Amino acid sequence: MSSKKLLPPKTGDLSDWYTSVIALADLADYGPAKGTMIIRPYGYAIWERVVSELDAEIKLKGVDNAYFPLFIPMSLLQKEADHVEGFAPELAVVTHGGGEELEEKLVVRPTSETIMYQSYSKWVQSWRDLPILINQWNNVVRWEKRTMPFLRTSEFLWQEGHTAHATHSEAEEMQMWGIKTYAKIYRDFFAMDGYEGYKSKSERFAGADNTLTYESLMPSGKALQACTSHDLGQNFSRPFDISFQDKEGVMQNVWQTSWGFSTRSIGGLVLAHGDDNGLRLPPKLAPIQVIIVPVKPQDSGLVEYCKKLYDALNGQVRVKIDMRDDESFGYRLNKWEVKGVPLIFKIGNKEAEAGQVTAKRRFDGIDVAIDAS
RNA sequence: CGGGGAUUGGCGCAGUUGGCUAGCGCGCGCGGUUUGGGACCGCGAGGUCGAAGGUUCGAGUCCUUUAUCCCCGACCA
Repeated sequence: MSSKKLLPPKTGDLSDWYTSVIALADLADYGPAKGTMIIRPYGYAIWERVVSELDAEIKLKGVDNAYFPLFIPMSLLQKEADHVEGFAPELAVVTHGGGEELEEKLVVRPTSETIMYQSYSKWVQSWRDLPILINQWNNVVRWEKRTMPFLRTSEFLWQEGHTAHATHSEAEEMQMWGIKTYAKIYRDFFAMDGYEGYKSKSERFAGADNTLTYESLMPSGKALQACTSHDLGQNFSRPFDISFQDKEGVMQNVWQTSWGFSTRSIGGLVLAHGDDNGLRLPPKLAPIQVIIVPVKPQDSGLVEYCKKLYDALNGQVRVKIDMRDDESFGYRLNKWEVKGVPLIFKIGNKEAEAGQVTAKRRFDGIDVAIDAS
C-alpha cells in the first residue's frame, strides 16, 4: 500500500518531470552516443500514428514519397552559401570509409535540399516537368550542443517535403498548404492549439526567403517551434541550375518550397498534455485507446467477461487487456495512467454481475459507469 | 561553446582519516500468502567500482592522464 510517487510533480522542475515521464511511460531511452535517443515501441507507436495521418494528407495533395541518400558530398552542400553557413556548426562529417581517408568528405544530411535539388536539376527541362512534388520520411542529423529527448536530439525522424514550381505564386500556395496542413494535424490529432506566422529574418531557415511556423505555447512559458514551411524562392534553383523552358520558350529558374514535421512533435505532446500522473494521450494518437484491467486476472469468470468486452471493441478501437497477475490492481492502474491511455476499464465482480464497466477517463480522472451491452 | 554535476549489479544510490569476503533500495528469478488505486513473507541470482597509468604491504577511497553522460545558459525541427 505504498503511496510513494515515482513521478515528480509537473509544477516543480519541469525538465525533471519531462525526462521522468519519457522514461516511466516507456516512450524512449537515451542512446549510448551523446544526444541520441532510442524510441521504444510505445513511443514509436505514437509516431506511427502521426506518420499515417500526415502521410495521408501529403498523398492527398498529390505529393509522392521517395528516398534520397543519407550521405551528401561536401561540395554539394556548399553550393548555396547561406544554407551551408547556417548548418556548418552542426554537421556530422564522415572523413573515413573502408579504412581509408575519403577524397571528398561526406556530410550526414542535416536536411536534404542540396542532394535532392541536384536531381531536380536533371529532372526538369520543360514546363511540362513541373511541378515536382516529392516528400521523404527519413532521419537527419544535427550536432546540437544541448539536447533533450524528442524536443532536440542529435538525430531525429521527420518528413521533408520538397517542391519545385513554375511560378512564385504557385510555390507560395504550396508553402501555405504546408503550414495549414501541419496546423490541422496539430489541432485535430495532437489537440494542440498554436500560432501560425512568419519567422523573423534571424530565425528563418538558412537559405529561405521566408519561413512559416506553427508555434505552440508550452507550460514553461516558452513557445515550441512545432514545424516549419519555407519559401525557398530561387535561392537553390540558381546555384543548382534547376531551370526549364516555359511555354514561350524562355529559360526560367523554378520556385521552390520545403516543409518539415518531426518527432519533436511528440515532445510537445508530452509537455502540453501531461500531468502529475504522467502522460495523457489524445485518443486519435493513443496506441492503446482502451485498456481493460481485471481486478483479479486469476478469476476465470472475470477474465471471460473481459474477453467478451475485448471482442466487442476490437476492430473499432485500439484495445488491450492487462492480464498480468503478478502486479496488484492498483499498480496496473497507475502503470496505464502514466502511459496516458485515454480510457481504463476497471473490471471486477461488481461490473461483471451488473453487466457494466467502470471507465476511468484519463483526461479528467473521472470514473464513469457504462452499460456493456 | 561556457558553467556545474556525475560515472560503483538492470535502475537509483551509500561506501568515514586508504584496511577484512564492496553494501542498501527498487527491479529480476523461484515458492507461498494476497488482490476494488503503486501488497507481503521466505529463498536466490547478479557488480571488481568508466578507462589507462602511478603511489602503497594494501586503492572504490590518494595522484596523473583520459573517455563519456546528464543538467543549466547562448544557437537550432
